[in-house]
Amino acid sequence: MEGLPSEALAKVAAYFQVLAEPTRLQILNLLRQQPRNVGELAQLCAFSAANISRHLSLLSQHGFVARETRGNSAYYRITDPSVYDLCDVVCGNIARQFERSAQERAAFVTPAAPAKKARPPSPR
Amino acid sequence: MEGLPSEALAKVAAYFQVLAEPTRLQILNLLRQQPRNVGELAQLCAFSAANISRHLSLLSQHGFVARETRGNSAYYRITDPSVYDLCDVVCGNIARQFERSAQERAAFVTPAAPAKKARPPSPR
DNA sequence: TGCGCACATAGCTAAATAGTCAAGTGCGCC
DNA sequence: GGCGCACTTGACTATTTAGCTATGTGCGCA
Repeated sequence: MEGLPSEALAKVAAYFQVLAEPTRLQILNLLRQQPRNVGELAQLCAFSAANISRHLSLLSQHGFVARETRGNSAYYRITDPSVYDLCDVVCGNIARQFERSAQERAAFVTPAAPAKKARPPSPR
Repeated sequence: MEGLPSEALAKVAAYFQVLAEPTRLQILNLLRQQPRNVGELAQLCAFSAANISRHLSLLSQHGFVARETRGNSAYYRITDPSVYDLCDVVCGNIARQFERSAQERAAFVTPAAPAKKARPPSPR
């Protein structure tokens, strides 16, 4: 993705934007196991069906999920499981960041002494 | 990332949010080649230095870049190149979506006849 | 045909944020 | 010390959007 024109950059950003929402990530997580309808997802997410329907619409527009109407309810399923790989990579990166900041903190609190608790409230 | 608690989901979403901005993606792209200072990046992105500084601050907070002050200017460099892999995966996904929608379109315009142009305005 | 359920959409509010300009801060240099 | 440059941060505006409620719309079923 070296020399992308600005439109392409915008598309990539839009893709990330879809994933930049906890509720949508939760929906994707729930759909991982099996297709579900709107009501189910709404209940599991503890949000209104209208809200979930909007999120599903967005996910569908960007090709993350597909809609299939069954009876008089709408079932959604994952179309591209590679999104989970993406999330896994991100989780790994976040974990690494945690490690790094933990190390930095350790360097502050225990320059050489082991097993010393964090500095108490300093009685002044 | 199967059964993440909602806080973890929020962290993942925040991570994606950082990448959900064309300007920040452009900055990351520019830093791919070499570290650069704020003024340079501002000029290359055609935005104010203040704006770029803000973006860099956010990228830094999330561990994407690191700041190094040299002389009286601030140089930023990539800390975790794996972000480029992430972007490459996304580009691949977007490309696949394009292919798919192209195929769908093709199914509409040429059911069986080859090299036929799109239906003319239908003289009625 | 008409009722009721499930989902989608319209309209609204509140919150987040990308951009701007202006003012503050820190460093090199005279 | 004092000037000037580079960067950061404060204050503001405009835009986007996640959530809500209320209102369509389409289907199964009596």
